[in-house]
Amino acid sequence: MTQATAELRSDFLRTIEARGFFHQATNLAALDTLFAETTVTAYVGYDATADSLHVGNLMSIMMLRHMQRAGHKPIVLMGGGTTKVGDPSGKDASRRLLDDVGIQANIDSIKTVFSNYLKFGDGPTDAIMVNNADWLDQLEYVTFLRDYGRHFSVNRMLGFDSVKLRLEREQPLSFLEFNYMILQAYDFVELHRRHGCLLQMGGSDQWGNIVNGVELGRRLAALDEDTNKIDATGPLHGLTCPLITTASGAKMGKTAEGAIWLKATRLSPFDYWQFWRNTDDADVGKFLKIFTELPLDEIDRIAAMEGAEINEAKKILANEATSLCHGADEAAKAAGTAQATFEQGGSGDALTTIEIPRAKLDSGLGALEAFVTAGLANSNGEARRLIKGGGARVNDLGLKDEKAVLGVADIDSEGIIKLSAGKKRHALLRPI
RNA sequence: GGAGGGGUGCCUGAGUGGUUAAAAGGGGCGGACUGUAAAUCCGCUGGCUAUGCCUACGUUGGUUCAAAUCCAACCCCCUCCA
Repeated sequence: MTQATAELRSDFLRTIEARGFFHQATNLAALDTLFAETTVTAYVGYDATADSLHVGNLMSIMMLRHMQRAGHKPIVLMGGGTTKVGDPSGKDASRRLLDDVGIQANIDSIKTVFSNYLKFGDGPTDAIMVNNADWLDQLEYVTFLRDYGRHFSVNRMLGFDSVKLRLEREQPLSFLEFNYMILQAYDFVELHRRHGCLLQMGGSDQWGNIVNGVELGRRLAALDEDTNKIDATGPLHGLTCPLITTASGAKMGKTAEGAIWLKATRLSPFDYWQFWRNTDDADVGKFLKIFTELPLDEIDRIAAMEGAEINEAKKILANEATSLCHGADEAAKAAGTAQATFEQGGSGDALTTIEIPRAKLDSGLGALEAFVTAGLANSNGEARRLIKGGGARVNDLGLKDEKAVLGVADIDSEGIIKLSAGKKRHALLRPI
């Protein structure tokens, strides 16, 4: 699928290809011409189930960013309409259904995340954010079936991987879920009508859905040229990026703790920085290309580092990725705290800081409670195990006694108490 | 509709009346080794006001001194037949 692309003309596709974003396209040559000769409007769709996106979405966000920088117009499509139904994909059946207010709050919040990566506005290449609830909520079932349902062949739909895999593995597939690809295809057509959108991008797992949208556009155009602009502006296109996994095979951006969020209220800039700092050696070059905007020749130089030296490359990766997401100031702060914490055994103010009433300390704060309060343990039992296992430290001194009590004497010269769980997890208690 | 199999802790998956907070593996956390990496090795891995108490083996009820284990009904999933 991944064609040789040495002869690409457009800046955007050349960039995408060289940096490892390209997986497959519906018609690469035509798309290249489009990007080389016109201002293209393209979109990527996102869930509205949470108030933030996470690193798993970042690759496509970076694609939109590259596109805008190359002089094209990105559309961020929020799946507000589909969120209301609840996304049935994935194993866990338990999904919370959100109401309009909750969804809108999520969308607003996600827009603040995007505004770190894209410039929104009314200009020709300014990004816009749209919500598919704007048209999906209006749909009338029978009308929709008649006008659009006729263009979908169930025979073909059964052949798409997303469906086929489920059927082969004999996993249940609800009719609702089966309809997702139709709604998604319709989104594409609707975005074309409303915004002249010609391209849908996404992860390779979206290929089938994207192709469906392209096909739907083609069928509609063939059917009625008068009511569709599609014929006049050319066919719709699809472009996917590979699903990125870490060298150890895990899905990118998911840890047991949860997703690596792009919003500071969900994951501190320091922890975000640390996430990148702890990248697997084997992933450093790949990540630099995808998640930073450093020039490729510089990346080649940086990623060529070996042994302990590659830590410097990881710091660059962390700095760049954090700068994009949280700004250069936060990145520098995180880097400073990381250096103070890991290289000098001290602490820094970007560490999680919990304020506690001074009176608590005066009367003595149990070590177990302290670790739970600091968020370093989820329960007293977990804190106890941490201490028993030798992983707990107070002000960098090992804590062996689970019955220990912290008091004012433990406040250091900075006016804080540093708690550590293992070598990487730290938190500060600040009496007030 | 008929016949059979199954629903166990974060996941996979043993267990088929008491010694079972439930084998094993995975995951996670901690330790050792390192480079805040990988790999490897070791320990821990339900909660609590804690020599006890509570919660937990699909749901509800029952048998029993005692149930994840037996019985009944119900819900859900799978296989085969129609």
